[in-house]
Order: sequence, then C-alpha cells, then structure tokens
Amino acid sequence: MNIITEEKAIDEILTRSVQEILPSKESLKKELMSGRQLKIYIGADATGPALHLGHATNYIILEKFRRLGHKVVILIGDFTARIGDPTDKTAARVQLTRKQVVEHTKTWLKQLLPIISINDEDNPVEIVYNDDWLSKMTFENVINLASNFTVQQMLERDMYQKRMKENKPIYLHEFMYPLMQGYDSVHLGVDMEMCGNDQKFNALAGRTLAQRYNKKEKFVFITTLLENPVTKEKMMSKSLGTGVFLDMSADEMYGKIMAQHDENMLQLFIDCTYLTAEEILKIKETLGRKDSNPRDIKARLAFEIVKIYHGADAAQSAADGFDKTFAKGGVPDDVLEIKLGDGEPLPDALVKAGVIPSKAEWRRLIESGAVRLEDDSKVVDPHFTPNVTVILKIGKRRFVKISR
RNA sequence: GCGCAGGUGGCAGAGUGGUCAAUUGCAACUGGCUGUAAACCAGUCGCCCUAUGGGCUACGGGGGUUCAAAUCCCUCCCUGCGCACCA
Repeated sequence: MNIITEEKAIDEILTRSVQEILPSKESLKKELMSGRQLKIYIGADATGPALHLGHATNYIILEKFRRLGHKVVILIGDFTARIGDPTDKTAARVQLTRKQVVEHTKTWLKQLLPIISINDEDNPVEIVYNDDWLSKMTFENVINLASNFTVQQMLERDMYQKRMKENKPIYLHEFMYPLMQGYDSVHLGVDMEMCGNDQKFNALAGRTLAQRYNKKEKFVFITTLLENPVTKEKMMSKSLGTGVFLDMSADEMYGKIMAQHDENMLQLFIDCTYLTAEEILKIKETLGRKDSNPRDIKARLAFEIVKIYHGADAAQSAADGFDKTFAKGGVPDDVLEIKLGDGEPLPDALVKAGVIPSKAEWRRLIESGAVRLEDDSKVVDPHFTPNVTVILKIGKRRFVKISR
C-alpha cells in the first residue's frame, strides 16, 4: 500500500473537527509524513442501532485516513456493550444477545457505507469484534490489567466526583470499562485510536496499556463533540429529540436538520459535510452579514448532509417537499393511507395505525384546532368520520389519507 | 451486620391522610407569530366513556389500618451516607 504524505491533506485532517491529539499534533504529523502505514481504529458500541451525525464526523475523518493509505479498523464493541459505558450517565446495564449485536452491526455498516468505503478493493476496512478476545480472558488476566491503575485514578474522573457529591451509586464493574477498551488497543496493536471527547479517559487507559504491554506510543485522536456553542447542550441528543440519525429517511433527516438551532449551523458544516474549508469560510462570512437569511443557509446545510446519505436527487426532493409542506402549508406527496373499515370510527382507526397515541389525545387535538381537511377547514366534531376519501392534516407535520 | 436518609409521571424534582391524575422545570404536542419543524409568546400533556359529568389505572413490590392513603403501619426488594467488620 502506497502511503500518501501530501502535507496539505494531512494539515486539513489535523485541524478540522479536532478537539485534541495526544501526545501532540506535531508528533502525529511527523508520523503521518514519515510514509509508514499506521493502524488506526475506532470503537463502536453495539448498544443500539442508532448512529447520528456526531458519529459520522469520526468516520468521515477515518475515511480520510484510509484514503491516505492507512490501515483502518472498525471495532464492534459487542463485549463492551454488555457492560455499559459509565460515561453514559445512567447506563442501565442492558444485556444484549449476540444475535441483537449482529443485527445492530449489520444496520450500522449499512449506514456507514455512504461515508466510508468499507469494501474498498485496495484498502478495505477491517472489522473486528472485541468479544473474540475479551470474553476469553481469565480472572487472572483481568486482575493483571487492573493492577495498572489505581482507584484514585478512576475516582478522579469528573463523573464519579459528581456522583459522589450527589450520593449516586458508582458500581465496581464500571471501573472495568476503561480496562476493556484499553485492552482492545493492546490486542489490536494499533498506532492510533479515534474517539469523541467523552471517550478520552478510556482511550488514555489504552495508551497506558499499549505502552506497558506493547512498548508502543499509541496516538489518541479526539474529535469535537457536536454541541451548541451557546448553551453547550448536545446537538445529537435522543432525549432532547434533536438527534439527526443516519438511518432516517431523506425527508425526516432534512426536517431534523432544519430544526437545529441557528447557532449550530457552522459547526455542522465543518463536522458533517464535505465542503471545503474555503466554502465554509464563505458561509461563515455570509452568516455574519445582516442581510443574509439564516433559513437559506440552513437549507443549504440540510441539503449537503442529506446528499451524503441519500444522494443529490433525494436531497432535492426532500428540500422541495419541505418547502411545499411547511413554507406553503401544503400536503406532501406521499402520505400515510388508512383504510377505514365499515362502521369503524375514525379515532379508533387512527390509534390503531399509531398516528395518535390515544383517543383522549385526539379529542385534545380537535379542541385545540389542530385537525384540518385539505381545504383548511377545521374538524370540530371529535366523532367526525368521513364517508368519502379525505386527507387529514393533524398539526403541521402529520398527514393521513383516510380512504374507504 | 447496625443506624440514618431515600425509591413519585419520558427525565429532574415537589407533595407527607381527603381540595392529588399529583406544584414546578426540561422534553414532547398544539395554536399564534415568523426566516423553518429556529427563536419568542400562549395552551395541552394517564386511559376509557353518547361527557361542563362519570369510570378505571398510577406515586419500588406485596399485605394491612381507615369512610378515605403517594401520604400511616408491617414486610420484602433497591440506593446513598455513617459506623462496625477487614483474612
């Protein structure tokens, strides 16, 4: 494999979406310029099928490394997933079956395909499962690993300090997590790990272990987390409902990006699109101008991102659909169709189809004037049941075609 | 093992016998406005019913006291803190 050492490309990788590089940016640059092939890995916990734009950032960078000719490894944390990373605040220990993990992995790789050429002919991505080695370790091995760290080092972590202050439990097995993730580095013999800022501690544990067991300097490449520059809130939060997930349809993804806060736009351009630094600079200037319309810039952002995952055509039709539905208050082209049985009341059919959660909710929606027909006339009778085919608008976002 | 403090709706967190389907904040949903599903303002936010009313289910699990319990008692499970133990 021929290793590309073009300085401009390397500089771009080392600056864009980078939070921190350990031990230093300079030492990594030196390695990258040396022409030696590096083995770079990223860990992915198979806890759920959902991958969002924040994850994508990492894989975008990983792909850039791969194109330079470096060996890229995606580690599926099927073993670690069972323990539950304590970094994730309450991390209920969900026990996943091997089968579920395999399923998740399949959907993941599918979602990653638009970003990273996993099956590239010359330099394919290697996919490994840490259950293959972690599940075979003995108690003795684990104790040996554990002896590399002190309790104080573990307790130093912010989240533990916080939990102690708040009298929240800290489980013993949580200390094992950095050990496991760290051992992955040893087993794989990697030169670098890529991770988000939340994984810094774990990655550093791996650095320590790699030094001791492999006599190797492992680099840690930490990418920025997607967070609101003003409120510091996570952009891709499932609980906040702001996440943009890679398995979303083009329309859904487009809408979710449009729902991002204005102040998030620039970072999303940097971390989640392939626009060049020059183009992004131009956008930044436009954003600063008083006469510019943030809506249009956000639409550009949405288009660029959706394009990556669904192609330009789908992105364009998502944009058109969005304008038609929300800017002009129309009805999108493809609406859910519900066939109403003979004598079946409309509310029952809607609940059954999962359009609304309950009939009580339906009543409230009617009362608040949220339900309209295609000609914008309001439905005021909660028992309204059409006897011809109609299109119902429920709020701005829900549309159902009721057919008989 | 002992003592003390806790376990409440998607989350955080009030309530300590009836006025509690449960204050408030976040999230969600709807309306208004707009530059969009941004922001802001307002409303809604357990379920079911032929409904300015009625019924059912819910405050860790189970049992009890009472006309009446999220609230009192018993018991079990879980968590934190302190003490004790520490080969």
